[in-house]
Amino acid sequence: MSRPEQGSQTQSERSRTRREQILDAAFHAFATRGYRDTAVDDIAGAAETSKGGIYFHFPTKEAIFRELMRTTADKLVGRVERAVALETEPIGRAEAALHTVLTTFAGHRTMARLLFLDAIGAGRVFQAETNALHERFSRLIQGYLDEAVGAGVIPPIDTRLTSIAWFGALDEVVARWLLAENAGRLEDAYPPLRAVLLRSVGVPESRIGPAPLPPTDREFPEAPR
Amino acid sequence: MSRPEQGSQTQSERSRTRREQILDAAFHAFATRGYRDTAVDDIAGAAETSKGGIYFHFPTKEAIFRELMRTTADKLVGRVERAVALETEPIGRAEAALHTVLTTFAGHRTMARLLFLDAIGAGRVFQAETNALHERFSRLIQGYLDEAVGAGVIPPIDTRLTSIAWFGALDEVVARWLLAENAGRLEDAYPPLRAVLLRSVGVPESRIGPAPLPPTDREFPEAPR
DNA sequence: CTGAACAAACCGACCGGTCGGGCGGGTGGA
DNA sequence: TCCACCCGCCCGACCGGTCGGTTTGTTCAG
Repeated sequence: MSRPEQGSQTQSERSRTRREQILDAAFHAFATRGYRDTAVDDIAGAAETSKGGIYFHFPTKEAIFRELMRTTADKLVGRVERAVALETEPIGRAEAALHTVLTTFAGHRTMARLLFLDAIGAGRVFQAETNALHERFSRLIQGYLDEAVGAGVIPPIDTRLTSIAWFGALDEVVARWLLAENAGRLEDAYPPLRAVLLRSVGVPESRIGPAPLPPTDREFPEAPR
Repeated sequence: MSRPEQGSQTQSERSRTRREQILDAAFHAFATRGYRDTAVDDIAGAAETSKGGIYFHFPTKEAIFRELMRTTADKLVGRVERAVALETEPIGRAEAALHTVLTTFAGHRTMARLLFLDAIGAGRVFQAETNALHERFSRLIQGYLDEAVGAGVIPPIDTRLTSIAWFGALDEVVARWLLAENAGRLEDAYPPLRAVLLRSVGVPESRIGPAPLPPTDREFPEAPR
Protein backbone atom coordinates (compact mmCIF):
# COMPACT_ATOMS: atom_id res chain seq x y z
CA MET A 1 0.00 0.00 0.00
CA SER A 2 1.24 3.40 -0.79
CA ARG A 3 0.91 6.22 1.70
CA PRO A 4 -2.52 7.69 1.38
CA GLU A 5 -1.47 11.33 1.47
CA GLN A 6 0.47 11.65 -1.70
CA GLY A 7 1.85 8.27 -2.39
CA SER A 8 -1.07 7.19 -4.49
CA GLN A 9 -0.46 9.74 -7.16
CA THR A 10 0.50 9.12 -10.67
CA GLN A 11 3.37 11.16 -11.88
CA SER A 12 1.30 13.69 -13.74
CA GLU A 13 -0.84 14.17 -10.66
CA ARG A 14 2.25 14.78 -8.61
CA SER A 15 3.37 17.26 -11.22
CA ARG A 16 0.14 19.20 -11.10
CA THR A 17 0.25 19.19 -7.34
CA ARG A 18 3.76 20.52 -7.35
CA ARG A 19 2.87 23.17 -9.83
CA GLU A 20 0.13 24.42 -7.59
CA GLN A 21 2.36 24.28 -4.56
CA ILE A 22 4.67 26.61 -6.39
CA LEU A 23 1.83 28.87 -7.44
CA ASP A 24 0.53 29.04 -3.88
CA ALA A 25 3.93 29.82 -2.46
CA ALA A 26 4.57 32.46 -5.09
CA PHE A 27 1.17 34.00 -4.50
CA HIS A 28 1.84 34.40 -0.84
CA ALA A 29 5.39 35.59 -1.31
CA PHE A 30 4.53 38.16 -3.97
CA ALA A 31 1.61 39.41 -1.94
CA THR A 32 3.65 39.95 1.17
CA ARG A 33 7.07 40.98 -0.04
CA GLY A 34 6.29 42.23 -3.51
CA TYR A 35 7.57 40.99 -6.83
CA ARG A 36 11.12 42.21 -6.80
CA ASP A 37 11.77 41.52 -3.18
CA THR A 38 10.81 37.92 -3.70
CA ALA A 39 13.65 35.75 -4.93
CA VAL A 40 12.94 32.61 -6.83
CA ASP A 41 14.79 30.77 -4.10
CA ASP A 42 12.28 32.14 -1.61
CA ILE A 43 9.43 30.68 -3.57
CA ALA A 44 11.30 27.42 -3.87
CA GLY A 45 11.82 27.30 -0.13
CA ALA A 46 8.20 28.04 0.65
CA ALA A 47 7.04 25.49 -1.86
CA GLU A 48 9.42 22.91 -0.40
CA THR A 49 11.18 22.41 -3.65
CA SER A 50 14.22 23.88 -5.35
CA LYS A 51 14.93 26.53 -7.90
CA GLY A 52 15.59 23.90 -10.50
CA GLY A 53 12.25 22.36 -9.71
CA ILE A 54 10.53 25.67 -10.27
CA TYR A 55 12.25 26.27 -13.55
CA PHE A 56 11.05 22.90 -14.69
CA HIS A 57 7.44 24.01 -14.33
CA PHE A 58 7.79 27.65 -15.33
CA PRO A 59 9.96 29.27 -17.94
CA THR A 60 10.62 32.40 -15.96
CA LYS A 61 9.84 34.27 -12.77
CA GLU A 62 7.78 36.74 -14.71
CA ALA A 63 5.60 33.96 -16.09
CA ILE A 64 4.66 32.92 -12.56
CA PHE A 65 3.66 36.45 -11.74
CA ARG A 66 1.62 36.85 -14.88
CA GLU A 67 -0.25 33.65 -14.35
CA LEU A 68 -1.04 34.62 -10.79
CA MET A 69 -2.30 38.04 -11.77
CA ARG A 70 -4.44 36.59 -14.49
CA THR A 71 -6.06 33.79 -12.55
CA THR A 72 -6.56 35.92 -9.47
CA ALA A 73 -8.21 38.66 -11.45
CA ASP A 74 -10.32 36.04 -13.18
CA LYS A 75 -11.54 34.75 -9.85
CA LEU A 76 -12.54 38.20 -8.69
CA VAL A 77 -14.19 39.16 -11.93
CA GLY A 78 -16.04 35.87 -11.89
CA ARG A 79 -17.37 36.54 -8.44
CA VAL A 80 -18.45 40.00 -9.39
CA GLU A 81 -20.19 38.90 -12.53
CA ARG A 82 -22.00 36.14 -10.72
CA ALA A 83 -23.20 38.54 -8.05
CA VAL A 84 -24.21 41.10 -10.64
CA ALA A 85 -26.18 38.57 -12.59
CA LEU A 86 -28.51 38.14 -9.63
CA GLU A 87 -29.56 41.76 -9.83
CA THR A 88 -31.75 43.09 -12.55
CA GLU A 89 -31.88 46.80 -12.11
CA PRO A 90 -28.72 48.74 -13.10
CA ILE A 91 -28.09 50.50 -9.82
CA GLY A 92 -28.55 47.30 -7.91
CA ARG A 93 -25.94 45.76 -10.18
CA ALA A 94 -23.43 48.43 -9.41
CA GLU A 95 -24.09 48.03 -5.73
CA ALA A 96 -23.62 44.29 -5.98
CA ALA A 97 -20.34 44.68 -7.82
CA LEU A 98 -18.98 47.10 -5.28
CA HIS A 99 -20.14 45.03 -2.37
CA THR A 100 -18.66 41.88 -3.81
CA VAL A 101 -15.26 43.41 -4.30
CA LEU A 102 -15.15 44.78 -0.79
CA THR A 103 -16.31 41.62 0.94
CA THR A 104 -14.04 39.45 -1.16
CA PHE A 105 -11.03 41.51 -0.33
CA ALA A 106 -12.06 41.66 3.28
CA GLY A 107 -11.82 37.90 3.40
CA HIS A 108 -8.77 37.54 1.19
CA ARG A 109 -6.30 40.19 2.12
CA THR A 110 -3.57 38.48 0.17
CA MET A 111 -5.66 38.62 -2.95
CA ALA A 112 -6.13 42.30 -2.43
CA ARG A 113 -2.44 42.80 -1.90
CA LEU A 114 -1.51 41.01 -5.06
CA LEU A 115 -4.06 42.74 -7.23
CA PHE A 116 -4.15 46.23 -5.84
CA LEU A 117 -0.83 46.71 -4.19
CA ASP A 118 1.79 44.59 -5.79
CA ALA A 119 2.57 47.61 -7.79
CA ILE A 120 5.32 47.85 -5.29
CA GLY A 121 8.26 45.99 -6.57
CA ALA A 122 7.48 44.92 -10.06
CA GLY A 123 9.13 46.96 -12.73
CA ARG A 124 7.96 47.24 -16.29
CA VAL A 125 6.42 43.81 -15.90
CA PHE A 126 3.97 45.19 -13.49
CA GLN A 127 3.40 48.29 -15.52
CA ALA A 128 1.76 46.40 -18.33
CA GLU A 129 0.04 43.85 -16.15
CA THR A 130 -1.44 46.38 -13.79
CA ASN A 131 -2.49 48.67 -16.56
CA ALA A 132 -4.42 45.82 -18.09
CA LEU A 133 -5.99 45.01 -14.76
CA HIS A 134 -7.13 48.57 -14.13
CA GLU A 135 -8.40 48.78 -17.65
CA ARG A 136 -10.32 45.58 -17.23
CA PHE A 137 -12.08 46.67 -14.07
CA SER A 138 -12.64 50.10 -15.42
CA ARG A 139 -14.38 48.68 -18.47
CA LEU A 140 -16.47 46.44 -16.28
CA ILE A 141 -17.69 49.43 -14.33
CA GLN A 142 -18.24 51.43 -17.47
CA GLY A 143 -20.46 48.69 -18.77
CA TYR A 144 -22.76 48.97 -15.77
CA LEU A 145 -22.77 52.73 -15.97
CA ASP A 146 -23.63 52.71 -19.64
CA GLU A 147 -26.41 50.30 -18.86
CA ALA A 148 -27.74 52.63 -16.20
CA VAL A 149 -27.57 55.60 -18.53
CA GLY A 150 -29.32 53.65 -21.22
CA ALA A 151 -32.08 52.68 -18.84
CA GLY A 152 -32.49 56.30 -17.94
CA VAL A 153 -31.91 55.74 -14.23
CA ILE A 154 -29.05 58.19 -14.22
CA PRO A 155 -28.42 61.22 -16.39
CA PRO A 156 -26.08 60.93 -19.37
CA ILE A 157 -22.55 61.44 -18.18
CA ASP A 158 -19.01 60.77 -19.28
CA THR A 159 -19.02 57.13 -18.33
CA ARG A 160 -15.46 56.56 -19.41
CA LEU A 161 -13.98 59.08 -17.04
CA THR A 162 -16.49 58.27 -14.36
CA SER A 163 -15.60 54.60 -14.42
CA ILE A 164 -11.95 55.51 -14.08
CA ALA A 165 -12.76 57.71 -11.12
CA TRP A 166 -14.84 54.99 -9.54
CA PHE A 167 -12.13 52.44 -9.87
CA GLY A 168 -9.59 54.90 -8.52
CA ALA A 169 -11.74 55.57 -5.50
CA LEU A 170 -12.23 51.88 -4.84
CA ASP A 171 -8.57 51.13 -5.35
CA GLU A 172 -7.49 53.84 -2.97
CA VAL A 173 -9.91 52.79 -0.27
CA VAL A 174 -8.68 49.22 -0.48
CA ALA A 175 -5.07 50.32 -0.58
CA ARG A 176 -5.42 52.45 2.53
CA TRP A 177 -7.05 49.58 4.28
CA LEU A 178 -4.21 47.29 3.30
CA LEU A 179 -1.56 49.70 4.47
CA ALA A 180 -3.21 50.60 7.74
CA GLU A 181 -1.74 48.35 10.37
CA ASN A 182 -4.66 48.94 12.72
CA ALA A 183 -7.09 48.20 9.95
CA GLY A 184 -10.74 47.96 10.78
CA ARG A 185 -13.17 45.93 8.76
CA LEU A 186 -13.16 46.71 5.09
CA GLU A 187 -16.86 46.01 4.80
CA ASP A 188 -17.54 49.00 6.99
CA ALA A 189 -16.37 51.15 4.14
CA TYR A 190 -19.17 49.93 1.95
CA PRO A 191 -22.05 52.15 3.08
CA PRO A 192 -20.27 55.47 2.81
CA LEU A 193 -18.41 54.50 -0.35
CA ARG A 194 -21.62 53.33 -1.93
CA ALA A 195 -23.28 56.61 -1.06
CA VAL A 196 -20.46 58.69 -2.48
CA LEU A 197 -20.28 56.75 -5.71
CA LEU A 198 -23.99 56.63 -6.33
CA ARG A 199 -24.34 60.32 -5.64
CA SER A 200 -21.48 61.01 -8.01
CA VAL A 201 -23.47 59.75 -10.96
CA GLY A 202 -26.64 61.55 -10.05
CA VAL A 203 -28.62 58.80 -8.40
CA PRO A 204 -31.45 60.55 -6.61
CA GLU A 205 -31.03 60.93 -2.88
CA SER A 206 -34.18 58.96 -2.26
CA ARG A 207 -32.70 55.90 -3.94
CA ILE A 208 -29.52 56.17 -1.93
CA GLY A 209 -31.39 56.09 1.29
CA PRO A 210 -31.16 57.92 4.56
CA ALA A 211 -27.96 58.95 6.25
CA PRO A 212 -25.85 55.91 5.39
CA LEU A 213 -25.28 55.32 9.04
CA PRO A 214 -25.55 57.35 12.15
CA PRO A 215 -22.46 59.38 11.28
CA THR A 216 -20.41 57.39 13.72
CA ASP A 217 -17.28 59.12 12.54
CA ARG A 218 -14.26 56.98 11.91
CA GLU A 219 -15.66 53.73 10.75
CA PHE A 220 -12.36 53.84 8.94
CA PRO A 221 -9.01 53.38 10.60
CA GLU A 222 -7.35 56.51 11.71
CA ALA A 223 -4.12 57.16 9.93
CA PRO A 224 -0.84 57.31 11.80
CA ARG A 225 -0.88 61.08 11.59
CA MET B 1 39.11 85.89 -16.27
CA SER B 2 37.55 82.69 -15.11
CA ARG B 3 35.06 81.01 -17.34
CA PRO B 4 31.81 82.80 -16.95
CA GLU B 5 29.63 79.71 -16.78
CA GLN B 6 30.75 78.18 -13.59
CA GLY B 7 34.27 79.34 -13.03
CA SER B 8 33.43 82.31 -10.83
CA GLN B 9 32.00 80.22 -8.08
CA THR B 10 33.24 79.78 -4.63
CA GLN B 11 33.59 76.23 -3.53
CA SER B 12 30.40 76.11 -1.54
CA GLU B 13 28.56 77.58 -4.51
CA ARG B 14 30.00 74.90 -6.70
CA SER B 15 28.93 72.33 -4.18
CA ARG B 16 25.37 73.56 -4.12
CA THR B 17 25.30 73.64 -7.89
CA ARG B 18 26.55 70.10 -8.09
CA ARG B 19 24.06 68.97 -5.51
CA GLU B 20 21.25 70.32 -7.58
CA GLN B 21 22.64 68.85 -10.75
CA ILE B 22 22.47 65.51 -9.03
CA LEU B 23 18.96 66.15 -7.79
CA ASP B 24 17.82 67.16 -11.25
CA ALA B 25 19.37 64.14 -12.87
CA ALA B 26 17.91 61.84 -10.25
CA PHE B 27 14.51 63.43 -10.60
CA HIS B 28 14.46 62.82 -14.29
CA ALA B 29 15.88 59.33 -14.03
CA PHE B 30 13.50 58.22 -11.29
CA ALA B 31 10.54 59.69 -13.11
CA THR B 32 11.32 57.92 -16.35
CA ARG B 33 12.80 54.59 -15.34
CA GLY B 34 11.52 54.26 -11.80
CA TYR B 35 13.46 53.95 -8.61
CA ARG B 36 14.83 50.47 -8.82
CA ASP B 37 15.59 50.55 -12.49
CA THR B 38 17.72 53.60 -11.98
CA ALA B 39 21.27 52.81 -10.98
CA VAL B 40 23.30 55.33 -9.06
CA ASP B 41 25.76 55.21 -11.91
CA ASP B 42 22.99 56.32 -14.24
CA ILE B 43 22.34 59.37 -12.12
CA ALA B 44 26.04 60.05 -11.96
CA GLY B 45 26.31 59.90 -15.71
CA ALA B 46 23.36 62.18 -16.28
CA ALA B 47 24.65 64.63 -13.70
CA GLU B 48 28.05 64.57 -15.37
CA THR B 49 29.78 63.42 -12.26
CA SER B 50 30.71 60.10 -10.74
CA LYS B 51 29.31 57.76 -8.17
CA GLY B 52 31.89 58.91 -5.68
CA GLY B 53 30.75 62.44 -6.25
CA ILE B 54 27.17 61.53 -5.54
CA TYR B 55 28.04 59.67 -2.38
CA PHE B 56 29.84 62.73 -1.19
CA HIS B 57 26.63 64.75 -1.30
CA PHE B 58 24.16 62.08 -0.30
CA PRO B 59 24.47 59.26 2.17
CA THR B 60 22.39 56.82 0.19
CA LYS B 61 20.31 56.36 -2.91
CA GLU B 62 17.21 56.24 -0.81
CA ALA B 63 17.98 59.64 0.67
CA ILE B 64 17.99 61.16 -2.79
CA PHE B 65 14.62 59.67 -3.52
CA ARG B 66 13.15 60.81 -0.24
CA GLU B 67 14.36 64.35 -0.71
CA LEU B 68 12.91 64.46 -4.20
CA MET B 69 9.55 63.16 -3.08
CA ARG B 70 9.42 65.63 -0.26
CA THR B 71 10.40 68.75 -2.15
CA THR B 72 8.29 67.85 -5.15
CA ALA B 73 5.25 67.26 -3.02
CA ASP B 74 5.98 70.52 -1.22
CA LYS B 75 5.98 72.38 -4.50
CA LEU B 76 2.66 70.94 -5.52
CA VAL B 77 1.02 71.47 -2.16
CA GLY B 78 2.33 75.02 -2.16
CA ARG B 79 0.77 75.71 -5.52
CA VAL B 80 -2.51 74.25 -4.42
CA GLU B 81 -2.62 76.19 -1.21
CA ARG B 82 -1.81 79.40 -2.98
CA ALA B 83 -4.55 78.82 -5.51
CA VAL B 84 -7.00 77.85 -2.82
CA ALA B 85 -6.25 80.94 -0.79
CA LEU B 86 -7.60 83.07 -3.62
CA GLU B 87 -11.01 81.51 -3.27
CA THR B 88 -13.28 82.23 -0.39
CA GLU B 89 -16.20 79.92 -0.71
CA PRO B 90 -15.57 76.24 0.12
CA ILE B 91 -16.69 74.71 -3.13
CA GLY B 92 -14.66 77.18 -5.08
CA ARG B 93 -11.68 76.15 -3.03
CA ALA B 94 -12.12 72.52 -3.87
CA GLU B 95 -12.45 73.40 -7.51
CA ALA B 96 -9.31 75.47 -7.40
CA ALA B 97 -7.38 72.67 -5.73
CA LEU B 98 -8.47 70.14 -8.30
CA HIS B 99 -7.83 72.44 -11.19
CA THR B 100 -4.39 73.34 -9.92
CA VAL B 101 -3.32 69.74 -9.61
CA LEU B 102 -4.49 68.87 -13.08
CA THR B 103 -2.96 71.85 -14.81
CA THR B 104 0.30 71.48 -12.91
CA PHE B 105 0.64 67.88 -13.88
CA ALA B 106 -0.37 68.67 -17.42
CA GLY B 107 2.64 70.95 -17.64
CA HIS B 108 5.01 68.80 -15.64
CA ARG B 109 4.55 65.23 -16.64
CA THR B 110 7.74 64.23 -14.91
CA MET B 111 6.47 65.63 -11.66
CA ALA B 112 3.33 63.60 -12.06
CA ARG B 113 5.31 60.49 -12.81
CA LEU B 114 7.47 60.86 -9.76
CA LEU B 115 4.62 61.58 -7.39
CA PHE B 116 1.85 59.41 -8.70
CA LEU B 117 3.54 56.65 -10.55
CA ASP B 118 6.95 55.99 -9.18
CA ALA B 119 5.27 53.32 -7.18
CA ILE B 120 6.71 51.18 -9.88
CA GLY B 121 10.12 50.16 -8.83
CA ALA B 122 10.57 51.35 -5.30
CA GLY B 123 10.26 48.68 -2.71
CA ARG B 124 9.51 49.28 0.91
CA VAL B 125 11.08 52.69 0.52
CA PHE B 126 8.28 53.74 -1.65
CA GLN B 127 5.70 52.08 0.50
CA ALA B 128 6.24 54.46 3.38
CA GLU B 129 6.92 57.49 1.26
CA THR B 130 3.90 57.05 -0.94
CA ASN B 131 1.66 56.29 1.96
CA ALA B 132 2.67 59.55 3.53
CA LEU B 133 2.06 61.36 0.28
CA HIS B 134 -1.41 59.95 -0.17
CA GLU B 135 -2.19 60.67 3.44
CA ARG B 136 -1.01 64.23 3.03
CA PHE B 137 -3.17 64.94 0.03
CA SER B 138 -6.06 63.10 1.50
CA ARG B 139 -5.92 65.26 4.60
CA LEU B 140 -5.71 68.36 2.48
CA ILE B 141 -8.88 67.40 0.69
CA GLN B 142 -10.57 66.42 3.91
CA GLY B 143 -9.85 69.86 5.28
CA TYR B 144 -11.73 71.50 2.41
CA LEU B 145 -14.58 69.05 2.71
CA ASP B 146 -14.91 69.64 6.44
CA GLU B 147 -14.91 73.31 5.76
CA ALA B 148 -17.71 72.89 3.26
CA VAL B 149 -19.72 70.76 5.65
CA GLY B 150 -19.17 73.30 8.40
CA ALA B 151 -20.38 76.08 6.16
CA GLY B 152 -23.45 74.06 5.38
CA VAL B 153 -22.88 74.09 1.62
CA ILE B 154 -22.89 70.33 1.51
CA PRO B 155 -24.64 67.82 3.73
CA PRO B 156 -22.73 66.15 6.55
CA ILE B 157 -20.90 63.16 5.14
CA ASP B 158 -18.04 60.88 6.00
CA THR B 159 -15.35 63.29 4.96
CA ARG B 160 -12.53 60.93 5.80
CA LEU B 161 -13.64 58.24 3.42
CA THR B 162 -14.81 60.75 0.88
CA SER B 163 -11.44 62.45 0.80
CA ILE B 164 -9.78 59.09 0.26
CA ALA B 165 -12.15 58.37 -2.58
CA TRP B 166 -11.53 61.77 -4.11
CA PHE B 167 -7.83 61.34 -4.01
CA GLY B 168 -8.12 57.86 -5.46
CA ALA B 169 -10.19 59.13 -8.33
CA LEU B 170 -7.76 61.92 -9.03
CA ASP B 171 -4.79 59.62 -8.77
CA GLU B 172 -6.29 57.10 -11.14
CA VAL B 173 -7.22 59.71 -13.73
CA VAL B 174 -3.70 61.08 -13.68
CA ALA B 175 -2.17 57.62 -13.77
CA ARG B 176 -4.21 56.59 -16.78
CA TRP B 177 -3.19 59.76 -18.52
CA LEU B 178 0.45 59.06 -17.77
CA LEU B 179 0.26 55.51 -19.04
CA ALA B 180 -1.70 56.27 -22.17
CA GLU B 181 0.78 56.68 -24.97
CA ASN B 182 -1.70 58.58 -27.10
CA ALA B 183 -2.53 60.83 -24.21
CA GLY B 184 -4.76 63.79 -24.82
CA ARG B 185 -4.67 66.90 -22.72
CA LEU B 186 -5.03 66.28 -19.04
CA GLU B 187 -6.87 69.54 -18.53
CA ASP B 188 -9.71 68.16 -20.59
CA ALA B 189 -10.43 65.80 -17.77
CA TYR B 190 -11.17 68.66 -15.44
CA PRO B 191 -14.79 69.44 -16.34
CA PRO B 192 -16.15 65.90 -16.07
CA LEU B 193 -14.02 65.03 -13.08
CA ARG B 194 -15.12 68.19 -11.33
CA ALA B 195 -18.74 67.35 -12.01
CA VAL B 196 -18.40 63.81 -10.71
CA LEU B 197 -16.61 64.84 -7.56
CA LEU B 198 -18.91 67.73 -6.72
CA ARG B 199 -21.96 65.61 -7.28
CA SER B 200 -20.49 62.91 -5.08
CA VAL B 201 -20.65 65.17 -2.04
CA GLY B 202 -24.11 66.43 -2.70
CA VAL B 203 -23.41 69.77 -4.31
CA PRO B 204 -26.69 70.84 -5.88
CA GLU B 205 -26.91 70.39 -9.61
CA SER B 206 -27.49 74.08 -10.10
CA ARG B 207 -24.13 74.89 -8.59
CA ILE B 208 -22.38 72.36 -10.77
CA GLY B 209 -23.72 73.94 -13.88
CA PRO B 210 -25.14 72.68 -17.12
CA ALA B 211 -23.90 69.66 -18.98
CA PRO B 212 -20.20 70.00 -18.29
CA LEU B 213 -19.57 70.13 -21.98
CA PRO B 214 -21.43 69.11 -25.05
CA PRO B 215 -20.92 65.41 -24.33
CA THR B 216 -18.20 65.23 -26.94
CA ASP B 217 -17.47 61.68 -25.96
CA ARG B 218 -13.89 60.67 -25.55
CA GLU B 219 -12.25 63.79 -24.30
CA PHE B 220 -10.14 61.12 -22.71
CA PRO B 221 -7.75 58.90 -24.60
CA GLU B 222 -9.19 55.66 -25.74
CA ALA B 223 -7.50 52.71 -24.19
CA PRO B 224 -5.61 50.20 -26.29
CA ARG B 225 -8.52 47.78 -26.12
C1' DC C 1 49.87 72.68 2.33
C1' DT C 2 45.40 71.29 3.67
C1' DG C 3 41.00 69.82 3.06
C1' DA C 4 36.86 69.98 0.17
C1' DA C 5 35.26 67.83 -3.94
C1' DC C 6 35.54 64.74 -6.70
C1' DA C 7 37.08 60.25 -9.93
C1' DA C 8 37.65 55.46 -10.60
C1' DA C 9 38.65 51.06 -9.28
C1' DC C 10 36.95 47.82 -6.37
C1' DC C 11 34.17 44.80 -3.11
C1' DG C 12 30.67 41.87 -1.71
C1' DA C 13 26.06 40.54 -1.94
C1' DC C 14 22.31 39.21 -4.54
C1' DC C 15 19.73 37.00 -8.06
C1' DG C 16 17.75 35.08 -12.33
C1' DG C 17 18.60 31.47 -15.02
C1' DT C 18 21.37 27.09 -16.57
C1' DC C 19 23.22 22.57 -16.42
C1' DG C 20 24.83 18.11 -15.41
C1' DG C 21 23.47 14.72 -12.79
C1' DG C 22 20.55 11.64 -9.72
C1' DC C 23 16.37 9.22 -8.29
C1' DG C 24 12.27 6.71 -8.56
C1' DG C 25 8.40 4.92 -10.64
C1' DG C 26 6.16 3.36 -14.74
C1' DT C 27 6.85 0.11 -18.75
C1' DG C 28 7.99 -3.35 -21.91
C1' DG C 29 10.20 -7.58 -22.85
C1' DA C 30 11.32 -12.29 -21.45
C1' DT D 1 6.52 -12.33 -12.21
C1' DC D 2 10.66 -10.03 -12.46
C1' DC D 3 14.08 -7.06 -14.05
C1' DA D 4 16.33 -3.68 -16.89
C1' DC D 5 15.85 0.49 -18.88
C1' DC D 6 14.00 5.02 -19.64
C1' DC D 7 12.23 9.33 -18.78
C1' DG D 8 9.69 12.73 -16.16
C1' DC D 9 10.75 15.23 -12.24
C1' DC D 10 13.70 17.37 -9.41
C1' DC D 11 18.12 18.97 -7.07
C1' DG D 12 21.75 22.22 -6.11
C1' DA D 13 26.08 23.91 -7.60
C1' DC D 14 27.36 27.29 -10.56
C1' DC D 15 27.62 31.31 -13.86
C1' DG D 16 27.26 35.89 -15.45
C1' DG D 17 25.80 40.17 -14.54
C1' DT D 18 24.16 44.04 -11.77
C1' DC D 19 24.34 47.33 -8.26
C1' DG D 20 24.75 49.82 -3.78
C1' DG D 21 28.24 51.36 -1.31
C1' DT D 22 33.48 51.90 0.01
C1' DT D 23 38.20 52.98 -0.51
C1' DT D 24 42.02 55.01 -2.30
C1' DG D 25 44.05 58.33 -4.85
C1' DT D 26 44.03 62.93 -7.30
C1' DT D 27 43.04 67.79 -8.18
C1' DC D 28 42.58 72.37 -7.12
C1' DA D 29 40.95 76.39 -4.65
C1' DG D 30 42.04 79.12 -0.63
